[in-house]
Amino acid sequence: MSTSDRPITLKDLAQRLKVSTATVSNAFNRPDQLSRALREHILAEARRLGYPGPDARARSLRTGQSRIVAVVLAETLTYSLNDAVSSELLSGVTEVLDAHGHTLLLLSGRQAGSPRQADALCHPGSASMADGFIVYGLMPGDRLINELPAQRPLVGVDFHIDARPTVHVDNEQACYAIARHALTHAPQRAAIVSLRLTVEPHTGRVSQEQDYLSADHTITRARLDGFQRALSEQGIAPDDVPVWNIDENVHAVCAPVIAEILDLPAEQRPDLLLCMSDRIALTALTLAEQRGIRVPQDLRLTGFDGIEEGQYRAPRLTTVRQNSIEKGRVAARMVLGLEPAQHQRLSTQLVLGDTCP
Amino acid sequence: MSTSDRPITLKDLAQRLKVSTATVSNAFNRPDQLSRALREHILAEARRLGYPGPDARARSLRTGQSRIVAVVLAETLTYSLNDAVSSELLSGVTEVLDAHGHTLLLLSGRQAGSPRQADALCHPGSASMADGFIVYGLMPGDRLINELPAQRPLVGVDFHIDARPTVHVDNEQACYAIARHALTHAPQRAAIVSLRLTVEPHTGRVSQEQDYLSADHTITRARLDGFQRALSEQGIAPDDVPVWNIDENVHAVCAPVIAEILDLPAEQRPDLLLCMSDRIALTALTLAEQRGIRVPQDLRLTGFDGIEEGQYRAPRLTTVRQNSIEKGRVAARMVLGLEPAQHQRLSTQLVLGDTCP
DNA sequence: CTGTTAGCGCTTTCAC
DNA sequence: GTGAAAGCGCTAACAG
Repeated sequence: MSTSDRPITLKDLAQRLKVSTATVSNAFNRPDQLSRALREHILAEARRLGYPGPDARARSLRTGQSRIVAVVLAETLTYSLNDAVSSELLSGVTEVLDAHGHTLLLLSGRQAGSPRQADALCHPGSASMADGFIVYGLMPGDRLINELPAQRPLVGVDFHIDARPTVHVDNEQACYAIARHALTHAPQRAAIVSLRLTVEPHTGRVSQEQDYLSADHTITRARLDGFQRALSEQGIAPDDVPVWNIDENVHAVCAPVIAEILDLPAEQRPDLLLCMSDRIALTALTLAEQRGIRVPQDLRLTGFDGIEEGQYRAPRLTTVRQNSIEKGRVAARMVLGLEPAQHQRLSTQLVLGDTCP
Repeated sequence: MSTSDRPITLKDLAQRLKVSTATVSNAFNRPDQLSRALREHILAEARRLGYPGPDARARSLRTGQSRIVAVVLAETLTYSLNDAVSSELLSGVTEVLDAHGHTLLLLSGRQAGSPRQADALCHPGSASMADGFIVYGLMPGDRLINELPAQRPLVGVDFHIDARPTVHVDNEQACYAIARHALTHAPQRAAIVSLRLTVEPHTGRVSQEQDYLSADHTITRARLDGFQRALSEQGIAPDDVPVWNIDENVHAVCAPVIAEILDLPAEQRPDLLLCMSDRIALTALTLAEQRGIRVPQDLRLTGFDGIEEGQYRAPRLTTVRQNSIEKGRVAARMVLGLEPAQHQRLSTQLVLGDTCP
């Protein structure tokens, strides 16, 4: 019961206990610097008086460490929190942070409702709170990264940044592998359903004139290259394989595009869909079922990501499993300095489900 | 190009520009306190010299505000990030925080792998960073809440806390309503599949002897009460309706329990399953399909939550839609002081899908 | 409109 | 093992 409702400080506590502030501080931070008995006495009194321990704000100013790591997401937080892949990444990050006494701050390069390109942090202020940064899926060359304190560790995930360590999978190779598998049984008409491939936002069929993002920096372009390499190898000219683009990896955006594809006249409708995400493939699967199109007999489907939802339903998705949890773990360990900060490429596995046996 | 790689400070900047620190500070924080020209000059020079703006740690110590709001989750972060309902809540929270220049810090009352009850914050240290707290789904009477700075705003979601505002839905009423709907077509054998209902962790069929959590504090118990009220009203003795309990709302935990139920001899197998979550109901739906049990002809199913995944597949889930995004918004607005901090009860909607028409 | 100054609460040398 | 004192970088009075 303090007479004022001002929060109790370490100094207050020291005065009441007739010890110096250094001793109280040591009681909390450096047990070896004082007698066991005194330490326990101080901790007990602190609890009794309702002192919650050293204030994180003051401590972080003094020590220069906040024990906070920020994950900067290219997408809106709303999207990222509801997307299985981003969620897995965050799970991996938090697992490592938790284990090392750090906590997670979520930042977004993109406000809900603002244009697609993320070119500035929404709230640069609180960013300087963090001890380090994990940047997930940004467009290259963004100002965003420059707004972050340059001295602190930063790890990129799923995109390329110069002069900073990144964590990747080999998207080109993985897509080559799954397309190669799919093409062992030659399709009548293949099609590609891509994720955010064009420079200008665009959802629907892509024409030859549209500019694609460059393969060096974006995973979707690398995936397309993998698909097309496999197609060429099987003697199918990539230009003969139509590409549809989907700008946001959510059911509501996927469904109309998929519907457009499935509702093509029978002689134009693809019998193989190479999809750049499981979300897209699952949407295709659901819509195909609703139309009585049999999978895989009438339509074969491949996904990408290996999310749970695609594996515990029937038919199971044929897809590429990328371990996003592990990506998060690796990125977090690099940021915390627990492993050398260098480019890392994680492996993927081909998952042979029922949608493209 | 500073000669040292020590981060540049506001004071450094002021010295180089031959103005006082106050002026630089004002340039960033109080545009009206200096001439437009001077302000722009300062900002331009700051950018040129690589000064990223006032340090958040120092600023937060000085002002007492970090512009960070913490969400404290009862479950592990891994679970919460992958669960549709928690994700929606977080979406609602971030939407409001973003719009008001705040950021989100994620805390968990529970470490991965530690026992079920959350009784202490995993990292109390960084908690005191936050300006306010949203606590989601904790067990009552927990020490956890007492470890948070008492002076700062705190809002509870989906559970009851004394002397603090909370955001709720009326679980009892909602479950009464959906069960009542389900029972208009009298079942041969109803069963309830519950979520974390027992005091002791337990997954599987619940016997009469096991202790349930109290209805005052936990939503699962309130949901059970709602189901049972409807059953009684239809002349079915609640004790005749078996209850299975599931301790974690994920497919891997649900599946074996559901399999056990569906694999009962035909004359014992329920033809109505009242499930406490959509995750449970969706698992039941998938497993039923795999066994050739027709839904709703052979088995009717109801869920709870109204997650997307249950609505864009066929058959669509019959469920109760609770707007978790809105819960998050309301909680965030209360924490920020944008609306009066008081108990709020949000409405739910009965969603009549195909699994229990 | 601009500059001076006193801390915010804490950690950490450094003497004792 | 313990205490006195110097700031960490910034903001908000206040005086000019």
